[in-house]
Formats: sequence, C-alpha cells, structure tokens
Amino acid sequence: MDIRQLRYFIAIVEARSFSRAAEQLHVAQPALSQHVLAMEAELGVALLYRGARGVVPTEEGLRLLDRAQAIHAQLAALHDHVRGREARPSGEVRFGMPGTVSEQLGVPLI
Amino acid sequence: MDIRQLRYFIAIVEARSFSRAAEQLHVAQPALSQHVLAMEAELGVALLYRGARGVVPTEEGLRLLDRAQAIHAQLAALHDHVRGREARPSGEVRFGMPGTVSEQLGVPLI
DNA sequence: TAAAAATACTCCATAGGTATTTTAT
DNA sequence: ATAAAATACCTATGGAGTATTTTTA
Repeated sequence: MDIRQLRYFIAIVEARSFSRAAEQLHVAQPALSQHVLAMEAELGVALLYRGARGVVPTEEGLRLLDRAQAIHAQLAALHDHVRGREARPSGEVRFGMPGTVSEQLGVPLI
Repeated sequence: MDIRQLRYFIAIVEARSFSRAAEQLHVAQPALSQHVLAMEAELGVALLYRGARGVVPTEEGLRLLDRAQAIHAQLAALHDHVRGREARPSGEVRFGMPGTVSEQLGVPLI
C-alpha cells in the first residue's frame, strides 16, 4: 500500500468513476483498475461496487477513504513542516541588494 | 516523497548510520544514500549530518522523523482499520460445532 | 588512515500505456 | 446496446545491486 495508490483511490471515489478519475489524474484507466485490484487483494476486501454508471465505495472503501485522506493531508503538510513553515508563517525576512540598486529600486519597492 | 523513503529515513536515524540501516532493511547502502539525497533535494534542506562514525539528524531531520513516524504508524494501522478491526478488538464471536462433538469437546473447552 | 557515505554503472521489476474483451444496466 | 471496468500485452522509468571513489574525524 503506497501513497500513490491512496491518491488514486481518493480520486476514483470522488469522481465516482475509474475513467473520469483517470482523466483528472492524467493516467490511463487500466492503471487505476490495476491499483484498486491490487489494494483489494492486499486487504482481502472489496473497496468499490462496480456498476454501468461508475463506482461507489463499499463500507470498507469508505473507511479506507477516511484514512487515505488523513494520511494524504499529513503528507501534503510535510514539506512545510520540515522547513519549519507552518500554515501561519512566522519568522524574519532578510533582503539584500547592492547599494547602487537599492536607492533606485529598493526604496520605491518597499 | 513516498512511504518507502520515510521508512528508510526512520531506520537510518535509528541506526545512526546508512550502512547499519542497510543491513537491517536488507538493502544495499547506496540505495539509502540515493533516497536521502533525493529527499534532501526535494525539501531543499539537509536532513543528516554525515560523519566518519555515522550520521545524526539535523533540526529539519528531526522534524521529518517526527512526521514520518506518525504517518508510518497510520499506515501500519490501515489494514486493520479498513477491515474494521481496531487495536482493541470488539464485536461478537460465533462458534459452531456438530451436536455430537459439542457435548464431548465443546462443553469442557468453554 | 580507516570508517562510512557518495558516485558510476548496470540490470530488472513494475508502473503505465495501447488495444481489446468482458460486464452490468 | 452501451458505457464502463477488466484483461492482455508491451515498453520504459527508476529502484536497487556491485564496484569504486571520495570524504571526514
């Protein structure tokens, strides 16, 4: 179970369709089929009900969706967190410029 | 940034060494080097101080470690959660047995 | 100078693409 | 009958291995 699969699964459930999710993700539809089949095999449960009008999550699919979104959100926040930049940025800004430029450009800019 | 990289990073910090982590993970040491270098490039920060006796995390490395462990724990719990089996199992247990056997075996067993 | 990490390269596993078949309404 | 998912097959990217060089205390 990797992050890419979780992202794909979220997109599929939200799009209510493999095909539409494939478009949005810029991947081919069979790639998504393979990943969902792999996840279902790994978990030993069905995650989606397949119909002629798209798909709908099973109970297990809903539970996976919930966790997948949580994990995905944590990963999205990872970059900023590591760099010490939280949602509300704080800290000091420094700004350097050659003296000759600063008078012409810097002062008006500020 | 994928979960494999997070797992590798956790192992490296805990082992305080690329080489020792490589042994424990059953992968070659250069594979870990590549992943950490890739992560540092992606984040734009150094994650480890390299020394002749191994490695030690930078401040950013410590922050990544924290998040990585959280995400890793969530992923570990994913299987059980999807199947509806929480850390503290709850629910109903049913147990069936042919009548002839139950008298001889079932009653004492319970 | 002696460890540990980085680099160079090679190879293979697998993610993903195209074409097609199967399924469900 | 038709739209959507599954299957078959092929290709190519990148993850990982071996051999080697570079770095650091």
